[in-house]
Order: sequence, then structure tokens, then C-alpha cells
Amino acid sequence: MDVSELKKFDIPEEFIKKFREEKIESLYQPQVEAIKKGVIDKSFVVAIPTAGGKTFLATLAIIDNLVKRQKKAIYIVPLVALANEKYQYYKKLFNDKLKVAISVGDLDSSDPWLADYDLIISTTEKLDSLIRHGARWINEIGLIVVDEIHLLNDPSRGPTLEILLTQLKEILKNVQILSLSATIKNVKELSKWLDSNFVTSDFRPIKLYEGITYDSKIHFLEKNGYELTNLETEAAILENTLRIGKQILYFVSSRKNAESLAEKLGKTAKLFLKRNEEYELSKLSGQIENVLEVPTRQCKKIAAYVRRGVAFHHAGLLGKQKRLIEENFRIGLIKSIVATPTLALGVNLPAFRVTIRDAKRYTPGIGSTYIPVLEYKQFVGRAGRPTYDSFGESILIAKSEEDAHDLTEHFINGQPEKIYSKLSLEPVLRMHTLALVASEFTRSQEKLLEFFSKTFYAHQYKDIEEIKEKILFILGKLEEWEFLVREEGRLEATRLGKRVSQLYIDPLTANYLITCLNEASKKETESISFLQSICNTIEMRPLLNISAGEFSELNQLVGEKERFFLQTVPSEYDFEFENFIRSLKTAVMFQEWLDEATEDKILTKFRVAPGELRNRLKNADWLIYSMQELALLMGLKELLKDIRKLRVRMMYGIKEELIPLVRLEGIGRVRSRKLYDGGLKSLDDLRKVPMEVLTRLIGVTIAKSIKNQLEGKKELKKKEIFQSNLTRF
DNA sequence: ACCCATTATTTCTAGACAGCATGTC
DNA sequence: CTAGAAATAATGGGT
Repeated sequence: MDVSELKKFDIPEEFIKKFREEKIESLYQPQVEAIKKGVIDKSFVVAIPTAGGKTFLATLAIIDNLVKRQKKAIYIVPLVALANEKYQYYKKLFNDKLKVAISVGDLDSSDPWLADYDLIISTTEKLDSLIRHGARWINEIGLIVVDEIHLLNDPSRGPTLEILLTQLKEILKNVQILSLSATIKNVKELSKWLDSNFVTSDFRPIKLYEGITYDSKIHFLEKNGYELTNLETEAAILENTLRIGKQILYFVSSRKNAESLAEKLGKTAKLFLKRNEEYELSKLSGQIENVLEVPTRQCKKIAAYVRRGVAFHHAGLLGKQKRLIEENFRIGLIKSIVATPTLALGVNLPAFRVTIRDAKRYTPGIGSTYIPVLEYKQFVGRAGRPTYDSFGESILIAKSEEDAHDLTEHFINGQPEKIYSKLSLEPVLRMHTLALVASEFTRSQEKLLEFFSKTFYAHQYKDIEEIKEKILFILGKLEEWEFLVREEGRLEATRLGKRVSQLYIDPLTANYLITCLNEASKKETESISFLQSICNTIEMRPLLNISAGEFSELNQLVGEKERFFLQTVPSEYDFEFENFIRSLKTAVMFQEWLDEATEDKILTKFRVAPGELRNRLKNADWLIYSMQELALLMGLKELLKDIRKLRVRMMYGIKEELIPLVRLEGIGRVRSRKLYDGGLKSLDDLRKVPMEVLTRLIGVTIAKSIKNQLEGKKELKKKEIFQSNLTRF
């Protein structure tokens, strides 16, 4: 089917022209099938592989929704990075014809004026949160696109999506829901719950050859294989790939594995680099190394590997480094990336060849098990670059012929698993029960249970007894914690309960923080008091591990600091003790950050990666903010000042004395300390100091920038002050 | 007493969503 | 389905 035929489906000419500009000329078979069945204006589940053209179907529905219904469309994605990607894409595609907005945690086109937009791209949690804040424009939605809906299966985040969809279905009786999914076994069951039609297919626009290797040979099921050289398997595959001028992704099971394999592969890759590539890579390497004021050990490591054309990619990297790696892989400069599953779910980053090095991964409590077939299919789905390759290849690495046989049966010939609702898990149930009451969506116990009978869980298990029991227990707890009141089955959230729901923290956490705050108002506190409190929460998990050697030191610290803690220390024989001492270790890490220990020292001592430290700091900031808000509501004014100060210090990792200096753009923990130690302790000092002295301290560029800021605007950083370090990287 | 190789033991294991508007002299 | 690699500590032999 040619795009021009879309006219028959009422797609305006101007958009068809746009598609042609995008080089979209004809449609794929599953797309045609879906369009004929009515995907453009009816609820649908589209289950086809990545790159199978799902986004295009969404685009058609969005256009149709605007043209015919003149209503809002929302596009729900699971990751901020994906939201950005979609936002850029649609903003460009629709230009001014359709107003596109993005709403995610730290990049908000903020609620009230989202009402002016035609297409809003949002993460699941953000949209959930917007509903909790009572966003009015929700009622104007005509179309909901749900990307990666198979994530309903995810134990930690699936339930939020499930509750959100159930709620939207209730609020918007005739809304069109277009669900995009990977191929899964129970599409039919899912589409029935969503009152949707469905289309499912294994179609890919670029042919994929799935292969397996053992014993120095690659075997493909549908074509001839290759003989490998006598290098190690991984290196031999890389060599084979580079010989034909292609790129390759490796998926492995842990960060450590990603780094060590990248190191090995670099030795092979560097032999293939051209002169100008060597130059470009060394430039890139420098950029990657100097993302922070002071490079960490990991920064140096990734920089050294990138110089040889091979990068590793995992959550321990800083955001900016990840972006640089992705961009430069896309333009062909970086030859290979060794990645953990981050890359499978994230932004679109195809390569001619994909290698699944580890078919097993550690699962807590069980040991190492096969990764889900669904995940394998997503990995290999990355093989084949549109417009560059006419086909793609995937290679699964086996340890023996027997292993190869098992892997072939299980993964290559295997079917992706069914997805199951994970709604009955308690922490999420606790949170959403309060939210449903607080947003006045369900005002009685009866309504609440009725709501749960409409979830995918109820649809799938035909029985909500188990959930019902849990909810009744949870309601009791929420009442006990004074987050809601019950009168003859009627449910109403208290002011505190509403705020807790909006802060998006677990009610259990909120109650714990409240008891901590009450304690804090009664005694002398230190920063460690608050830090230990926020660390002993579900939101801060997983906590840092404690090795045998560290235990006695930490145990001693428990004694020393006991009088400052805001919770009672559990008995050493209590199973809670382990959590407590691990929370303390995490708190100590934050304390050292506040005491201006060098980043590298913190990373080494606590065995964390730079990206992970950033994530933890961001989490901590959110929890400290929540604590501050709770204190405000509880009328504990005298605590507010301390908590606010702690927030700023956490943001930059500085002692109290540096707070005035970090207001300046380009001045973080390192430079502010240099200034302070050089005798420049306030903005006034900086105004008075001669330029030469300033230059000697921190270099001419920054010195100039400081002088500019001080002379120019009085407003200084203001907004950025809390955003910069954490979200920029 | 010290070096170094070998062996035993310990440690560790993917990812990433959410709030909101500021401090100090 | 139900581990395995890597880091670190201990050991022991040789000089």
C-alpha cells in the first residue's frame, strides 16, 4: 500500500507530503492490516517487533484524533530518554500544525498550560502524578498511545501503568487506546481487557538472521555461517564484523562484564581504525573524560576504551557520557558497544550485528537463570540498520554444542512469554490505594474494590480475593497513620494523606519520616540524623552492601551516633538490624559527600559508579524535599531551616560555608572550595578581588564568567541552583 | 624476612520512575 | 530454572 492511499482514511494531504519527506513511501504488511482493521480511530493492540513501524501507526492515530475529534492525544512511554526522543521527533514532524509538549519528572511543561497542547508526551509515573494533582485537561483526551505496554509485566513499575490505564478507561468512557507492544504470547487476553482489536506479527522491515556460535563457528538457521579466527570468540566476532566495515553491539549480564569485555575488544578494534578515526576518537575520548570538573577513575576508563573504538554502556555511566557514546555510535565512529540491558529498552540504536554474550543473569534468591525470551527478542531486534543494511545478524554465544542446542530451542525457536499483572505486590498497592482515595476517584470502600475488579489483574485471574484482603489491611494502616478517615464505608483522605500522595512516596515511607520528624523536633540533630532516616526507606533501595571487614567499623559508629538517630536502633539479633546498618552506610556515603571528600574517594570506598552516585543523590533530594514538606504540614518550623540547608549541601556536595559561592554558574563543589581556600568567601569578596588573583585561582575562562555574572544580573543562577549538577549529567 | 605463585575465600551481580522551587550576609 | 567471575586474602614454597 502506498502512502497516498491514506487519503482514503482521511489523512490530510499535507501530512502525506510530510511522510514522503520522511522517506516513507509504502506501508508494511502488518501496518496495512492494522489500518484496514481500523487502527487509526479504534482501540488497538499492535504487537510487532521493534522497528516494525509501530510509531507510524501511532502518528496516524494522532493526526486523525486531532482532525476528527479535535481532542488531545497523550503518548505514554516508560523512560524519560524515550519521551525526549518522541518529543523531538513529533515536534519536528508536526512543526506548528500540532502543538507538542513533554511532561516528565525533571523537564516539565507544567500542568495548567499543558491544556493548550494537542499532543503530550509523558512517562507513566508523571501522568499518574498529574492526575493526582488534579489536572483538569485530562478530560479532553481523545487518544492514548501506550508505548511498550508489555511492561505491565514489570513487578516494580507495571502496576502503576495498570492503575493508570484502568483509571483513564473509567474517566474517559469513549477514549481510543492504541497500545504498542513487543510480541507476546497473550496479546489476545490483553486486548480483551483494553476493549481493543489487535494485530500481531513477526514482521521486520529488515531481514534478521539469528545465529549461534560455539567451537569457532557461527551457525545461522537460515543461511551459511562463518568460520572464526583463533582469537577468543568475542574478539573473533568483532574482527569479522570490522572486516566488512560494520558495527556490533554486545549484551552482557553485568556492569563488570561490560567493562572487562570492552577492554578486551579494544585491543582488536584499534587495529582497524583509520587515521582520521583515531583522531576523532581521541577528541571524543577527551570530551567523555572531562564531563566532570575532576575526572573519576571510571571516566578515565571509559575514555581510554573509547579511544580504541569500543565503549561500555550501563547505568553507572553519567548521562552525558551515555549520550556522547550513543551519538557517536550512530555516526559510525564508535565501532562497538558492550552493554547491559539499558540499551535494549532505551533509545533506538541499531547495529548490523548484535551479540548476546550472556544468556543467563543472576536473579536474587534463585541464582543465575535464563533471561526472558522477550528480552532476547528485544536484544536481537536491534540488529540491522535501516537504510544502511539489507539484513541484520544476531549471534548467541554458547559454551558447547549441547549448550548451543538448548539455547537455540529456548531462544531462537522459542516464543516470548505471557505477561502477567503484578498488581498484587504490596508496596505499589499501598501507594495506589491512597492515591485513588486522595484524588477522590474512589470515595468508598465499595467503589475502591469495584475499581480493582476492573484491572488487568482481575481480568486475568478472574478473582480479586487476594487483592481485596490486602486492600482491607492497607486501608486499616492508612487510617492508623492518619492519611485517611473511614466512616461507614466512606473514604476520605486527610490533608496529610493528600500531600503524601502528591509527593509520590510510599505511605509507609511517609509515616516513617513523620515519626522521624517528631523525634527530630525533640532533640539535638546532626546531618547524619536526617540522612539515616531517608536512607532507611523503600525508595532508597537497594542499599549499599556491607562486607565483613566493614561491619565492626559501622557497628561502632552506631554506638557513637546513637543519640542522634531519629529511629530506635534495632537489636543486633533483629533481622531489621541489617537494613539499619546498611542504611547507615548509605548515609555515611552522603555524609562524606557533604564533607567534600573527593568524588573518586567516595566511589572507591563505597564501591559505586559515578552515574549511580548521581541517581542516589537525586533520590535523596526527593526524599529530603518530602521530609521538608511533611515538616511544614506538621508545623515543625524550627526544623525547616536545617532541612533546607541540607538540601543545598547535598545538591553540590559541599560544607555549609560554600553555600553562597555555588550560586554562580560554573561553580560547583571543586571550584567553590578553591575560591574559599583562596580567601574568597562570599560574593562580595569576589566582587572586590582583582581579576589577576581570580585568574590565578581558577583559570581565566571561569574568572571572566564569574566577573560577568557579578556585574551583570543580580538574579544569578536562581533556577539552576537546584537543577544543575544533578539533572544536567 | 621477603617475594611470588598458587589456592582458598569472599564478594557481587540490570534498570531508573516520581516532587518542586530554594540561600546568605 | 536453582551460578560463576573477579577481587581479595591466605598459604606455602623458595630464596
